[in-house]
Amino acid sequence: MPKQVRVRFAPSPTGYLHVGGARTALFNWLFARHHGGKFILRIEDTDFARSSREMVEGILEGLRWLGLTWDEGPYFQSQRLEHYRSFAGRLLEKGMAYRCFCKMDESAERKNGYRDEAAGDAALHECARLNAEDSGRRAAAGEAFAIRFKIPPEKTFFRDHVFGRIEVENKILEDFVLIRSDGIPTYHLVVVADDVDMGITHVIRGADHISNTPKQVLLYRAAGEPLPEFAHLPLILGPDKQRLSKRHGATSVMAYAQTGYLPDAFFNFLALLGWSPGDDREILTRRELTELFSLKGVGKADAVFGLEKLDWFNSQYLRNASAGTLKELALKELEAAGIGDSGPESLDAKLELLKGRIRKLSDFSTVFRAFFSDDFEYDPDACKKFLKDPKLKEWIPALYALYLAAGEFTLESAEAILRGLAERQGIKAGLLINAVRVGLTGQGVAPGLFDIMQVLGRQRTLARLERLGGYLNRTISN
RNA sequence: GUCCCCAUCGUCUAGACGGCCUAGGACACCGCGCUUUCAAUGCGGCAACACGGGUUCGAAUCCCGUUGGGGACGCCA
Repeated sequence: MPKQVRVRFAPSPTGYLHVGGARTALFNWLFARHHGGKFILRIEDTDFARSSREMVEGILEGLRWLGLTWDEGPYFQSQRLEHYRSFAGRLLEKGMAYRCFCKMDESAERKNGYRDEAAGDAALHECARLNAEDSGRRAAAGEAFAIRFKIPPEKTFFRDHVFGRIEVENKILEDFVLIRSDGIPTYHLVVVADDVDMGITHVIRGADHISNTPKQVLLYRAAGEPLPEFAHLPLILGPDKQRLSKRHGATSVMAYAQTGYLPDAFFNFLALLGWSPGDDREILTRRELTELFSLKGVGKADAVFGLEKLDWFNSQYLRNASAGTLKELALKELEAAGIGDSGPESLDAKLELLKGRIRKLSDFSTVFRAFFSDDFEYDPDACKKFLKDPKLKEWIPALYALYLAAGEFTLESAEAILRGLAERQGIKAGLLINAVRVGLTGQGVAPGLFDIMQVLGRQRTLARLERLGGYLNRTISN
């Protein structure tokens, strides 16, 4: 038990950090923090053609956004090529691997052959039969070769913290390539070589790696190394239960950052996707999550990535955000939307008003745009609902005149004036209130009308009332 | 095709030892209350153990099968 926990997140930089990868990283991070261990970041970039520096940056950016700090790394496999070659070299010497002189396309053909022949001996690669002298001679003569691992007979099994015992017949495993003919090592080799080198104690990764695991177990055995513990995480699916992909919308974590989700909310949401603390709690801080996290709470069934609940988490976090952070976030959002010059003097008051109804940061520049900019549209639905009474054409200018003439413009006076007008006209105040709301905010959904007036100020309120009057004149014919 | 895995409300899930489950919570949805709209909030509602066999006094929980879904079968990771 005294052995320190060491886990790693090992993405390949062939794409951005997607939600599945983020969840894997998150669980590793939680596990490491829970046990006071180390969380190591390793970049699996041995596929030179598809890897790029940009993708590495993108992945780091995503991890940082989520607050998944790493203790070691990032290590780059492209810089550790010698380690892998010597690892493979040792297996070659021990006769546990062999040189394969097949051309690449030849092995592709043979591959197809295997499938038709219902496995069996066909899986025995012919290069495995080459004797050591011939093999050595051809290599010395400069003939290109790959190094394949020789799958031993019998069965292989391993214990998984979430799936239990998994066993396979070795004959379904084919002699896989360790080192490509260009000298670059492949996945299975680099993973185990590095996990051994880096002292990884727990391999926590996606369930799509379950079927790779037996091959890796064999590699550990061949190298005479003890097995790490394994925990495979159920996959994250799209709403149609298919593997999550771009078809389902954003899969990149940073896309969520840009849409206005709070990292804490995203973190909390992701933590509960495939894992449960065992009770009914849902809103949990990182600290609580860290304390509660355990592999035992990880479920086996794949989980659907559902946006509604994410939105709910986000609104919860937004609601509880301190005035300071909310302000900072709002400013950033407004700036990104190109809204910046509309009376930030009352920003605090506006945010206080909006706080409880925001679901995403992007709401600042969309549904609540009118609070920060004079450049906004009337929502068609709101117009249909609240601007249909023809008499509004008279009432709104009348209200405008009253506000213009009034000596003061306070919350109380503004309300008293409006209600007075309604009373004299023998109509319900709500009729005016709702219409004015559309005029001031463009929406049928907003905080209390008189609060809005205060926050907008007399000038803007009057200007918008004027604009509303114009709109009514144009749309209501009599 | 072959191998591996999974299966509780539409979604995320609770459900250690089978009885406390006429299956709990949350999101979403639908009512009602509040209200100046919406949101928030309060209350209430709808809604699931995939199916079929066993084992057992008793199964969502154990076993087998079926169906459905997912994953893996690269000189990708």
